[in-house]
Amino acid sequence: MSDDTKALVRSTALRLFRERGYAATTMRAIAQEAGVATGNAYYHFASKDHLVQELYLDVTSEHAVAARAVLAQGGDLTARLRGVMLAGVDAFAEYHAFGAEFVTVAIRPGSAASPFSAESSRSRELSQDVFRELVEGASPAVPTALREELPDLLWLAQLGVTLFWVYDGSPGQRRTRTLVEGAAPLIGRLVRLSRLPVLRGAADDVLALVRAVRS
Amino acid sequence: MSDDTKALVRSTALRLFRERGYAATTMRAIAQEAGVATGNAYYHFASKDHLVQELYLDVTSEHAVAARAVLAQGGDLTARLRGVMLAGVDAFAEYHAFGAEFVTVAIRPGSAASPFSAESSRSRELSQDVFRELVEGASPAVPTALREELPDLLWLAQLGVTLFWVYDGSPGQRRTRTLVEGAAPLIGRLVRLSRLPVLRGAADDVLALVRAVRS
DNA sequence: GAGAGCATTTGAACACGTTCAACTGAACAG
DNA sequence: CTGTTCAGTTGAACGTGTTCAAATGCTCTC
Repeated sequence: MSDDTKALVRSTALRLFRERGYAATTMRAIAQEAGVATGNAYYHFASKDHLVQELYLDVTSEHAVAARAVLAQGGDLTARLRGVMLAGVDAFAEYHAFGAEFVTVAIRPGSAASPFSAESSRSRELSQDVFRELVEGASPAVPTALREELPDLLWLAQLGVTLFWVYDGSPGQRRTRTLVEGAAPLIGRLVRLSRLPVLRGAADDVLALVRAVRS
Repeated sequence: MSDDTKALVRSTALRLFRERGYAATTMRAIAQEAGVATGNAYYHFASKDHLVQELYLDVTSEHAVAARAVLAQGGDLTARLRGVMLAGVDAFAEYHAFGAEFVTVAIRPGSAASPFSAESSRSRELSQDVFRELVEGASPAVPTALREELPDLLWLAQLGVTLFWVYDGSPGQRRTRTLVEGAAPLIGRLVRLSRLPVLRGAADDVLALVRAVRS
């Protein structure tokens, strides 16, 4: 049946990606391992990138589950941000050897696997929801002025951390963890300070800039 | 002669890149247009990425010249940052149609064209020197505490702006210009505020983080 | 049951980046 | 002049992602 074939190709591809990485997993190998013709894989998935996108969906879901466990414990913005981002580093750790390849695929603007693409809207929204929950459930509460834009900014920050992670050759991605450990309290502090008169103007400018750039 | 052949392949490749973009410029087309065999191009350039790196070197040099003209006019940090970054947007504008492809190539960690690769050290240092000059020549002077790390941070910011630019589909890259126009005074203001007691701690944390993450 | 229409499947074919064994020709040694 | 060496050059060959005309099967209609 068609649905079975599609699921089979999908799971075979994901297994091979995990075992061999992106480049070493050829479409011919996926098809052969799944016991179908090469062209059949293309009938179900428009390109190799679309199969990678399926992998991202898997990993993102995994991260979302781990992140919600962290968020369930409450805490202030710093603790929650730190926990969610470290959970991300853990969730991605398995793929670090091939991370470079995969991010390369993801960053190509036309790619289905791009975090901004229409095809990856599901995993993007899954991830953005986590950051929205992170901000809304923080205690003490995040200043109302920031509450609307901050989730998306933190989601972007997570993309930045991921990009850093790709280039991080240190054992166990220690440098990325150091970055998160340092950046989380820094962001927490700046958010708190944003209420102060001296910083109020700068904070407003940041928000105005975000909105201007969006439209 | 060998040097002539190399120069011919190089200039042919750059011309075709400018005319057709990355993907549509095949190694066969470069070789044919240059009147040599395909393998000959590979004798002189290890890969297609290495030819792209030559294009980056060209564009970076062009930007460095424009940036120095801006810096020669003096000004404070905000004005200089704004000028240099807008000069960057102008220098890259010609390639925006294909920018996505080229940045894709550049971001691949193993790639010769990566801004962090050994192969692109020349264009990287060329670019980093501009930001060092930007900071050192600013008047009023940048706080000494920041003077060492700021150039590299601004260079990274420029990479971030470039990444944004790639995804910017607005006419004339208006959104990227808006981003620069907004971010430059914001950065200028934060650098000024960094001397204030309230922010002194946060500024120190940023510097400590940068240094911790570096090593 | 026969046939028509459509979803599914096949594998050969295409153009690509890259590799490589073989060839060329100039420079130099004896 | 002959032989040797080797940087420079050639074009066929390899494996890749992707496409496509053709074959196959499934489902509904009459």
